[in-house]
Amino acid sequence: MTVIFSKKCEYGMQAVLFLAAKETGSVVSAEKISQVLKIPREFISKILQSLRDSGIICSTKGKSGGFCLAKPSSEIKLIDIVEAIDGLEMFNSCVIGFPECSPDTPCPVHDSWGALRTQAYEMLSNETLDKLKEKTLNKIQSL
Amino acid sequence: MTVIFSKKCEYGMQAVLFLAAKETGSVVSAEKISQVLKIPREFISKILQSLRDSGIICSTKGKSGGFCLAKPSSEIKLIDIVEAIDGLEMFNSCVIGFPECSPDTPCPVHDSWGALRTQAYEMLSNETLDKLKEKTLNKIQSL
DNA sequence: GTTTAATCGGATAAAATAATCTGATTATTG
DNA sequence: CAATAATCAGATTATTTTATCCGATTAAAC
Repeated sequence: MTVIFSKKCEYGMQAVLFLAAKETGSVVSAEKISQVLKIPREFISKILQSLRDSGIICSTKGKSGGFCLAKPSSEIKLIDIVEAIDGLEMFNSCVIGFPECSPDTPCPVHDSWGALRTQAYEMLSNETLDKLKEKTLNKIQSL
Repeated sequence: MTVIFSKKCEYGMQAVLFLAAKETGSVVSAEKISQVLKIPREFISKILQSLRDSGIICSTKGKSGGFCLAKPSSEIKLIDIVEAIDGLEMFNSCVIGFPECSPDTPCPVHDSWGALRTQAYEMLSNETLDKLKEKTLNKIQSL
């Protein structure tokens, strides 16, 4: 199998995009997120807890509690979620698995892959949640 | 964690690149490949067997047996190895894990990611083993 | 023909990732 | 203050991926 991001990371991005598509400051329960995005409830709970620890979202306990963004959606980038969950290692390690792939001892595809990886990083750094709001709403409706 | 290709696929690409860097038709044992590339012996054996089943390499049994390319290195592309081991699914599935991500019901990053993915596919389709021979030899020396 | 060095195939083990369970805590609401 | 609905934390289970073991087979070399 081939994976770009772990399931945790995929789910995390979906959930945060969902929160960003709601009105500012609105609180959503893990149960609701689980239902809308069809993610196992206990699993998304754990992911949301870790994103709270990373300062991307915050949580309130007790009845009518739930999760909401910790900052304006214009200040959260997709790469922040990737970094919080999967880390940025993939943007620095060899795509065909050679050790110490660097300009000094490059793997056979070091340059061509490096260019792509940089583009991917820039794309994820450029995409803030507010820019994606419309598209997120459309996608969620289709689920 | 984040992964592009599975370990199997990474190891498979390394091994086939190694074979392509040898003189045409030279036979290399799994043991030798394991030592040079520092891949667990039994693991790379299995991977080599599956690549033989896919017609990318061939094997000869018995003493002085081993593996060699099944065709000229100019006719083997990196994408062939990816396809044989991990499959091409990643070039067709949603990067943030939404179901049925398509032009009809695109995810929020469908277009921007799609462009990158196409570039990656083209890069892997463009890189034939013969083009990478020099660079492979250099990298192997550094291991 | 016997020894030796290799692949082959099937089963198993170990590690990492994904998912679930359970009981406790917290805060709102009536 | 009691009932309810939520998060929280730690343990456990399930699944997938990675890695290993072992006995059988094959063919070259002596």
